[in-house]
Amino acid sequence: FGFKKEMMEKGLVPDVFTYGTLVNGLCKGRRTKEAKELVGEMAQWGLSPGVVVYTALVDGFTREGKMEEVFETMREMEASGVQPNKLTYDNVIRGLSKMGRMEKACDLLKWMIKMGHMLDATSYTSLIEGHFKVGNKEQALHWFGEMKNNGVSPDVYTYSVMINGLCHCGGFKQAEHLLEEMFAEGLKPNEFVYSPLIAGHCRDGNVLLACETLDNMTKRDVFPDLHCYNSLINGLSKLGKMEEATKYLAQLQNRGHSPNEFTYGSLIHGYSKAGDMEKAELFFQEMLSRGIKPN
RNA sequence: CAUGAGCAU
Repeated sequence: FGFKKEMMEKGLVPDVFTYGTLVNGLCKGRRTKEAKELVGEMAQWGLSPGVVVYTALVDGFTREGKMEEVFETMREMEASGVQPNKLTYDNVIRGLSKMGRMEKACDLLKWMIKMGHMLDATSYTSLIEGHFKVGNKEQALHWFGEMKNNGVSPDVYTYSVMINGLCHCGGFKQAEHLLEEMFAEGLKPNEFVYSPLIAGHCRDGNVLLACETLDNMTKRDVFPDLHCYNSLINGLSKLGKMEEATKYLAQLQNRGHSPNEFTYGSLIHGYSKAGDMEKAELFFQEMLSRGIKPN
């Protein structure tokens, strides 16, 4: 934004791309209020926002869950004769799904198909995630099947959402099955796929399987990131297996990660629950000394 | 110049 000022001082005129970049930056930083004002300002330069700028704005509002603003933006687009495209609608689907308005989200997706939009995994994945969010495993599975029927191949994002969703409703068996399916499809599972499995097995009380999962990913050349370790340490802490938990704490540090507030939160709760307040206090102090804020 | 995924209380 300093550059924008500088540009104007040098008499350079911002173009649609300048605004596009700025609007996008603001939207990513949860500053849609300012983004909207910026869009309003474009007219002063004789510029009118196109699909890209509007879509960035829609994206920003969906991130913040402001569906009313989304619809208002859509109306504004229509009023100024700008045609929304697939990306715009994808964002609306994601917004509706995030808000749990699944009937609307499904209707929109069906409508997109009818209108001949080429849907991809992104469109379906948002919808599937929404169904899991409202606890509707059946619909999630239904749309997972539907995307395949329509010739759209699930990608790593889709599988991570499916596996995460299934692990949250006790579908560990199906989750493991999908992991196999990924290999069969030639997809390489990443941290986003393994982490929910680890967390899920822990929640299930099956820490052994969780540890095995972490070891397996290492064997498959996927390096467990902090999320994976946190999931495991959290599971172990809840079961009071603090020796194991600290073992993985050491491993994570050996592999170049630094514990964060989640890691410490799990350890502190684990030790407190086990009645070892000294250790809990020790980790709390360590956390503070590393400049991590308690929450 | 613009879209999707995982961690504690």
